[in-house]
Amino acid sequence: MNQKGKGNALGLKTIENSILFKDFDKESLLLIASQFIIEKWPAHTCSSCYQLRHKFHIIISGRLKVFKTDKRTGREFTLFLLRKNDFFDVITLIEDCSHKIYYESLEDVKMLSTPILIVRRWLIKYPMLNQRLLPYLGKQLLNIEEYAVNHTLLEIPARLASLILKNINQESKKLEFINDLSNEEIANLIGSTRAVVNRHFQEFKHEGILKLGRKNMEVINLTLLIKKATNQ
Amino acid sequence: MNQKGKGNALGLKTIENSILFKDFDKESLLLIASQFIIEKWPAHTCSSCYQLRHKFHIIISGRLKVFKTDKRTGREFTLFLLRKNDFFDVITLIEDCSHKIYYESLEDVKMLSTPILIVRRWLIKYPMLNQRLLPYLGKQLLNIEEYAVNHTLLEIPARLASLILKNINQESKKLEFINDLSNEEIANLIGSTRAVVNRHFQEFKHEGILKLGRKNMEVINLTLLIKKATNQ
DNA sequence: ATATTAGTGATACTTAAGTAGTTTTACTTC
DNA sequence: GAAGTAAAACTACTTAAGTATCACTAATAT
Repeated sequence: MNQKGKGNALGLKTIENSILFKDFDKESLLLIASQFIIEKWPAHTCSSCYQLRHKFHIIISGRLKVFKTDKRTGREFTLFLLRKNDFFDVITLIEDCSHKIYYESLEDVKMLSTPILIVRRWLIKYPMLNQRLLPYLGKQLLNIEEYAVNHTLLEIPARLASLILKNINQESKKLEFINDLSNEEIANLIGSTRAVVNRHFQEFKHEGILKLGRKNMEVINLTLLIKKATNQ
Repeated sequence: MNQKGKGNALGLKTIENSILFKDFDKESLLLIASQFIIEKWPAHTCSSCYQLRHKFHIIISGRLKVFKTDKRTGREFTLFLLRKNDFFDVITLIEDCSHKIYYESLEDVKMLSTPILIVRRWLIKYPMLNQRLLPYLGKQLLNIEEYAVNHTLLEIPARLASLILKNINQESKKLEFINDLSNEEIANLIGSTRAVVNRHFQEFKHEGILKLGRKNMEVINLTLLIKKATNQ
């Protein structure tokens, strides 16, 4: 499952492109890259924050779901869908406080990993790193804030529409990244349940907004979708 | 409404106690403090992020509500209740991205303020500041995350109970900080409405969990309250 | 080819939450 | 002490969301 990353070209390339280390001098980059190993999670590998509390990861490819569960009802709630160049867990990195969450790979996920203590040492050695972490954390804060606001002020059709809009590629105007998720996973993303999400998807279909396939969605009428999202 | 803070003892004391500047050398502290002015907001002063986008504030006393509104329904949603030693807006500080929110003082609020450009300059001059901001931002992230999870997985009685539990003083075992809020403000904190909150407060009262007064609450049965919060 | 499974579509039902409106209470101020 | 006001308490109603269940279909495995 793991392999040495020393001198690994893929590892170095990932480090260079990470917003964390971008523009570091070549020497530091090599040094940093040498501390990471490549780790591969097969599809649907699940892991708890507890198991990962001493490690820091940067995703190379594949999607990783960060989620919470309610033991009582069995319901799941996806906080983030991490992708290429995302890293985790930042909260565990900046303080030992417990961030009680789970991780699951949606498909085969390749990532770099290193002991969190090493990254903490880097935070001291390269003060710039703190500066790089801030905007990333800020964006995560805004993300969850948006979720919280939507969940509080909007009903499910609007939340569904917003989620889809957020994942439409600006250039191609095509739905990406979440277009191949099951109703179940979509429900986890907006904090609802499969049946309810499907009910509204059917409505969207009948209104000519979406084209639905098995683990595949397409937006047909963008204008109507925007109306849904803004409750008009 | 404003007054010069140069050499102001209150200002210096606030700066010294702020987690941002704690343990800075005396000289820097004086320099930093001299750049702040004291600003007083009477109770129920309201301000938009747009109006404050060039300023950075540290609260000296009083509570400040940070909230979003839904124009369509008029509903309000409180993201944070800031207090002594909190500062805002951190998001605006770390990048110019738009953080579209409103602020309202719940009572007379005294704060220090300075142009945000000056703080950005400090972030470069004192790299330590970036390091201090990280845990603060991390805590805010965890706060909203908790809100999001609660809103998604718990029903209103459990959310109400959690809110109350979070504001019980560990030593005195007394409810603090939110005990004098109206039902309306409590509703904004858990993302619900006044009538619904009141309905459940009545239940809590009849079950002997709470004692209710006008803008005043007391916890009578902590054990039962914990049961409510955990849905048992 | 058949069996198995995961994902989707659809129906009926339950319930918590939201909404609207009125009444009562407690505090303020004149 | 009376009048006015804002918060809280109560009632009745509506509705969206959740739950349970089953049928159907496409993909995969045997």
